[in-house]
Amino acid sequence: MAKKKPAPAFDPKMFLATVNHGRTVAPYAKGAVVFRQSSPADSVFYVQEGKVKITVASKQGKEAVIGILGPGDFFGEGCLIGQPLRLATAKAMAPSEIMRVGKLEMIRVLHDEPAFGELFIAHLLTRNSRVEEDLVDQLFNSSEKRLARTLLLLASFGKDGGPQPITAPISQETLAEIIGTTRPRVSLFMNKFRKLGFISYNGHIEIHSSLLSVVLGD
Amino acid sequence: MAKKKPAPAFDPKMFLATVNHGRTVAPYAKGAVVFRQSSPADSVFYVQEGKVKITVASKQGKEAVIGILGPGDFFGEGCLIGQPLRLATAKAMAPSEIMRVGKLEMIRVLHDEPAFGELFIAHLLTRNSRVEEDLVDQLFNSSEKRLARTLLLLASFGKDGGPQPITAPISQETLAEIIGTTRPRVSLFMNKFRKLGFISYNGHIEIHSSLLSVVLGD
DNA sequence: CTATGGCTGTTCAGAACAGAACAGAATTCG
DNA sequence: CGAATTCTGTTCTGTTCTGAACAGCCATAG
Repeated sequence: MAKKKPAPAFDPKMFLATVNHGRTVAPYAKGAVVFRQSSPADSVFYVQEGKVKITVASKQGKEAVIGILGPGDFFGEGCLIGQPLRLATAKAMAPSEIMRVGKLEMIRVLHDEPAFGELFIAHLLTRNSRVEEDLVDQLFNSSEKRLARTLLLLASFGKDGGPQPITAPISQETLAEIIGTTRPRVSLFMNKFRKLGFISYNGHIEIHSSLLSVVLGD
Repeated sequence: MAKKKPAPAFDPKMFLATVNHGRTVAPYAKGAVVFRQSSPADSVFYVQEGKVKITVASKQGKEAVIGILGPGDFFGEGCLIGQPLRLATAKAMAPSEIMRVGKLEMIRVLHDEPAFGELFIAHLLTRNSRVEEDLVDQLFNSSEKRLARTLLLLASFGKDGGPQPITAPISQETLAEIIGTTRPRVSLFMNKFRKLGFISYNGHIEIHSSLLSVVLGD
């Protein structure tokens, strides 16, 4: 399992100093849309503070969450390889500070600043392996296990200090969209986990490490 | 949809000239293993010629194909962000020429050769968006649609010259591992598609563009 | 030639799942 | 405050899917 942030020997201020044309930093309120699926794609974003949810909508109106990003993550990089339109919607899940870098500026910086290029490569590799894990999870596991894994990831399991209470209120609907199932199903498993003592929740969710047994158990 | 190779202004010979220590080029016979899941990960590979299949095995013995790569693709990059072991197995599906670049050498080249870094970034972005598409496909579509989509991709649909006959013999078992279902299910749909005239096969598979209607239809 | 092994077509019971529906708790808002 | 909205718990029906089983169809080797 890849670490989320592989020791980023990187000072955000250096980055900010590097990109001084064609960049803007803006605050986003909770729920604010950064970009919307099918809109023109001409810039890359960088999360300085907050949480961003990346979703894809199907033609049938279903929605899937393909990523939840935090400080230090890039998104919207698809435009760099010529995607003319956004394939997903990006929305702030909490008050956030997000930097926008124009596509051309991004390409220039990648070209002129090798250190930045290396940082970007590290980000892409990390993200790649995370999405691959999601795909494998989807291919192998039942919705019950996927829910357990998702909860553990949201609780930053494996980071310093062990599992943290999940702060941002995440609805069962959102969980369903992440793991690719229906809301009633999430409700069912959440109660099952609670009855078994793996999690507890009244307003905020707390994940116990015993939940691991669900993911690991054959 | 991202183009597979976004106009690679890149001469493989330049690349070969660039990496002259810590690299080896070797031929692989059909079925030969390049690396195996859980073995130490200390190098990156580059497909010069042939086809490579990347698979993940679950604890329960199930297997999933998470990628089929061709000339110009890298694989095994996970080690660059500190993955000590391979998370997947790489196997040649056809006689192939594959270059192996040691991890340290790869890092050095990425550091010293900005042009190579840009190429690598383009590869990662492309692969990223491909895996994300697979994930979305898995989240949204039924196995029937996923099979149709996979067949279209294997036939290089959308490339110059339209759909090509699928040359490498791909068993129903392999198809099942790609789309994440069982072999009987693949058999069922393949016959359905054939009866409807969407595909034809006796030894090699031919995909007709009418198969698109399966993917597009609601 | 026979047999052996890999691939395909088909069936079937049982498990997992989607989707709709409805009621109650909790929150927000005017 | 009361109304409206959102979220949750729960049930039900029908569909999709798995996993195992078995039979036919080539190839290839002995």
